[in-house]
Amino acid sequence: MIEPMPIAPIRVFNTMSQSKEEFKPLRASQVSIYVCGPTVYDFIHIGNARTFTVFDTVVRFLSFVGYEVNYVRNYTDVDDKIIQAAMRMGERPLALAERFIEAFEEDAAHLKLLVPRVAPRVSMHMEEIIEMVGVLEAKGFAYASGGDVYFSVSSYPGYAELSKRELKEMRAGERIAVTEQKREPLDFALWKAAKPGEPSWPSPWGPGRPGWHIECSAMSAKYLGETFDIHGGGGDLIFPHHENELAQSQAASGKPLCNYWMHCGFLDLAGAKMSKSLGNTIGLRDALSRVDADSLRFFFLSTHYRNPLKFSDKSLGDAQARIGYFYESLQLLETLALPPTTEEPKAERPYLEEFQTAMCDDFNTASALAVLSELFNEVNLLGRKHLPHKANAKTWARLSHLRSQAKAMGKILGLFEEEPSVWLDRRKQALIAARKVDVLKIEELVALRQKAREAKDFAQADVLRRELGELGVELRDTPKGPEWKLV
RNA sequence: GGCGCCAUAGCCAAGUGGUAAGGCAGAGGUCUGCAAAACCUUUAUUCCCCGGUUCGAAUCCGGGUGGCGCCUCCA
Repeated sequence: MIEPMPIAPIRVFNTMSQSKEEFKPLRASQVSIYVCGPTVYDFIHIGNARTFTVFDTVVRFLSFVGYEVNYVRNYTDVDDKIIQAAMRMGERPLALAERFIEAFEEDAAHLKLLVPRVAPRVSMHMEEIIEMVGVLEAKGFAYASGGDVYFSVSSYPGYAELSKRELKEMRAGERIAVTEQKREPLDFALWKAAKPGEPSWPSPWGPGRPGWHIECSAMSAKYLGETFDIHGGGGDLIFPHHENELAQSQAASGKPLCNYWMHCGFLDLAGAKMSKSLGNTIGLRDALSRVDADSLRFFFLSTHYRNPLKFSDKSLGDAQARIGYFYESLQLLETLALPPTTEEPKAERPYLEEFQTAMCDDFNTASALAVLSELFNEVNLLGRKHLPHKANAKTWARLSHLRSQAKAMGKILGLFEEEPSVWLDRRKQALIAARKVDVLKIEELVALRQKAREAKDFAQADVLRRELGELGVELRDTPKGPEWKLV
C-alpha cells in the first residue's frame, strides 16, 4: 500500500498537550480512532450530532488522503439512565437500549454519518470488561468492596493529567459522591453490585454490572489494541470519563492509551450549553425535519470544531440557503453537460489543494468552507458568463475540473451526495408542504403572467407577479421559460 | 474555591509575529421589458480595555473587563 501523502503535515490539537501536534499514526498507512458514542436511553440531540459529524468528517478526511481508518464508535447500552428510563417505560432496559440504537442508526444514516467499522455494545463485552477489572484488582489499582469494585485513584500517579486538575482542589464530598464503600472520594466504580430488578451479569465479585468508564477501556483495547491513535468525544467527557478511562487502561496495560485526544466544542442554545440535564435540547430528528442533512452538516462545520457553536434558526436558515446555492451551482454544471476532458488548465487556482491545506490544520472546516465558496464563485462566473455557446475548450476543461474538485470536497464534508435536481426539488416540495400553498393556483398565475408577457402586456404581467409575491413565490424567467420557487 | 476556553465589521466566522479569508445583511453596478438568480464593486487604518516585548502584534507577555465551560449525568 502506498503511504498517504496529505498536501501538508496534518496537525491535530491534542487535549493532553493543549497544543497542535503533527499527526503521526502508529502505522504508516493506517489510523485507529475511538469515539465515545451515545448512551442509548433517548433520541440524540443536535449537540450530540455535532460531535459525531465532526469526527465523521475527520474520518472522511483521513480516508481521503489515503489512510485506512479503523473507526470504532461504541454504544453504551448498560447504564443508570437506561435503567431509570426503562423503569419509567415499564420496559426491559436492554430492550429499550435496542430501540434507541435502532433509532440512532436511522438518524445517523439520515445525517450521512459513515458506519464505523465496529460499533460495539457494552452488553456484549462483559467478558472483556470483567477481565480488565480483574487485572486492575490483581495489579493493585482496584479494590473490591461490598460487591462493588473501585479504581483507587491514589494508586495511579498520573491521574488528572488530561483534565489538568489539582486533586486536592477538587471539592470532595461537595460534588463528588462519597459512599460507604469507597476508600477515597475520587475513587470511581469499575463494577457495581446488582440491585434488585436491574440487569446484572455474574462476576468474581458477585452479580453486577460495569461502571461507566471501564467499557470504553475494554472495548477500545479489544478492537484497536492497547495503544491507538486518536481518541475523540465531546468536551464534557474530558472529566471524569476520559480521565478515568485513561487511568484504567494505562494502569492495566502499562502502555499509553492513545496518542491524540480530540474534543469537540459544545452546541449552545440561548447562551447555554445544550444538554439533557438542562432540558434545553433540540432533537436531531426535529432539526432534520426542518432542514436537510447537508444544511445541518454545513451548519455544524461552519465553525472550528473546538469552538462553541451557537444554535439559532437564522444560522440554520443561512446554512440551508448556502447549500441551496451550492446545489444550484452544481445543477448548472450538470446542465452544461461538460464533455470529458484531459486538458489540465494550468496556473489556475488550486482550490482542492487549498481546501486540504485548511483541513490539515487541525481540521479547519470553517477555512475549508471558505475555499469551497470561492470555487463555486468561479463556477458561476465561468458557467453563466460563458453560457453556453461562448465557452471554449479551455473553459469547458476548467468547469469540468471545478466540478470534480467540488465533488471531492463534498465527499470529505459529507455533502453533495445527492443529484442537484433531486435536492432542489425536495426542498421545493418541502416548502410547498410547509406553507400549504396551492400549486395549481400558482402555476395558473405563472402561466397567465407568461401569456401577458408574450403579449407585451407588462403592466398586467407585473400585477400578476406581485400577486404571486404575496403568496411567497419568487419568479425567475429563464431561456426555458419561467421558473418559480418559494422564498 | 480549583482548572480551562473565548472576546475580530450590523450579524456568523477564519486568521498564533509581517500588515485583516469566507458567508449573511446593506449600498452601487452588469444582465433583464421590469425582476429574480448569477456576477462585479463597495462595507473593520483595525481585531474588548490598559500596559509591555519587538523593526513590526489581532497574533507573544502582564494586568483588567465581559461571556462560557468542566469540577455531578452529559457529545
